[in-house]
Amino acid sequence: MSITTDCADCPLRKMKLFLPFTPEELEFMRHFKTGEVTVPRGATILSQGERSATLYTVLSGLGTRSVMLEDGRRQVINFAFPGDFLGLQAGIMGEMRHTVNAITPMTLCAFSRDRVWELFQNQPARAYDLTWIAAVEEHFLGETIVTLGQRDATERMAWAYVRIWRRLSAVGLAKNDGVPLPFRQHDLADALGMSLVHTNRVVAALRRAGLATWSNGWLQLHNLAALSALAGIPMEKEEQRPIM
Amino acid sequence: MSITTDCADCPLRKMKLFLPFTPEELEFMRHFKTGEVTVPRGATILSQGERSATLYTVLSGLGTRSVMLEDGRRQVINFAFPGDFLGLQAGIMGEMRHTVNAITPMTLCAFSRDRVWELFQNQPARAYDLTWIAAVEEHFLGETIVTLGQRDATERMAWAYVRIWRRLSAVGLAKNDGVPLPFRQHDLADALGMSLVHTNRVVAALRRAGLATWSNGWLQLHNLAALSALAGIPMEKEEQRPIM
DNA sequence: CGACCTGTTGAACCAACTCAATTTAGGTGG
DNA sequence: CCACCTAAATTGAGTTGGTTCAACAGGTCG
Repeated sequence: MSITTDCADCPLRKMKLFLPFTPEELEFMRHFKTGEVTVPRGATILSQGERSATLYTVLSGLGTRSVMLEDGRRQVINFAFPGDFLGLQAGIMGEMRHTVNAITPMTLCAFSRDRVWELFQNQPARAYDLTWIAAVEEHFLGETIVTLGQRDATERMAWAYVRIWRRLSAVGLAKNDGVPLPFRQHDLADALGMSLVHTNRVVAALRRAGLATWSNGWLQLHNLAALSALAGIPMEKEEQRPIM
Repeated sequence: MSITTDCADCPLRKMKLFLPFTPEELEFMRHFKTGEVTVPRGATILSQGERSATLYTVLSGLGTRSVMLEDGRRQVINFAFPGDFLGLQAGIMGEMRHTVNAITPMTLCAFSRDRVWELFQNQPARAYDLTWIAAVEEHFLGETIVTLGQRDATERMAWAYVRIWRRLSAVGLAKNDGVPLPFRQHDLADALGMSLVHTNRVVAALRRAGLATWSNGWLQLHNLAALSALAGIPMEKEEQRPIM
């Protein structure tokens, strides 16, 4: 908990993906934040069933949110990107319904679950933002359901590429026509409901088609328009959202 | 808008599925509610892309929340049951990302989008509940993703049966070992990401196996334990949630 | 160096899909 | 009250997208 980022200097908050704070909100958040946590690659940040006393906002690093079934099958519900809020379920409903793992080392802003209520009592604008964050999450999960329910393997992969690429670009991680994508093919397979083998073949097919290259933890999209069309993603402008 | 239900007499709120109101909350909601709407079978309640000025809580009737793709494919994201809140996305994010349709005639409590902010300013407990509702929804969408991503057709159908049966039972719609299920097989197919033909075969298989009978708009589960096991649904107690 | 993790490729198989036709159940008009 | 019409449910048959099984290559690390 040594050296922590002062919210005033938060590099994320300044990105245009996120809504700005008012000075009052900034001041409040500086005290609402209880500390900063750094976890290594592979760490479990929140566990299914756990009543975590701490909630987080991702400052840096990437992770997965997943559910394990009894028989060993795993579904990756979503990824955790910088700016994402982790633990709403623990904070509001009591216990987590999925597990959050760090895929890379991650830095997290920590908040106390017990003080969430304080937010609703004293900071209506921040409480509103928390609900907004939940609504945005709900929207993305709905999109994922559409993808798993209606799209074939190639469309799914294109969809995942474009979604990930957009999001990572929006938080400033794009460099020379690419973004870091440190997940294993296995993770994408579990996120898209496909077998590992088939995931590998689709990745290869998109590469051979000249649409996208994903190798050595780096994703390059060579034809964003074609991929977006394939994925059925409209060219909507990137909307702003709140950040905790 | 003629005769509307006074929140004090709301039949839903008294069900043990939902958390009780305090007297103050009750009083507030009586004025927060702007009216009641009845829509016929087939009506569109909220449309994808719409910035609806009205938000709803389902008082009675069943509906679907779905997304249409350009090429005509449709994914049913979720169903709308009595007690569900409709329009959070319009209320918080601006516009709806999916469409809500009435499958049966529905009665809806109406709220004004413009007064949502009032909730956050003056009724922190109710604002908290709204976030809770969003978190619960998020949880269910996550479960759906798990089902679409990992389970085969039979497991999916069993999962849908048990989920629907539990929810409708919890709002008092069960009669003699069954619940009303007025959806078409087509709706279930679009919800589970399966073809209509295959959905039909799975329905028939579950019937022949003596596990569940769904016909004439009525669903009977003959072996809840076996279906739950097949669906991978733990026998967790039905948890309480807030209602708007 | 050996063990392990991740990615890659071939081959056989099957769950679910598409196409197509038929039955059933309501609903309407003469 | 019956003939007709349409929406929904069913069933058969052939096809296929994606799976499973299995083997192997390249890197990394103790």
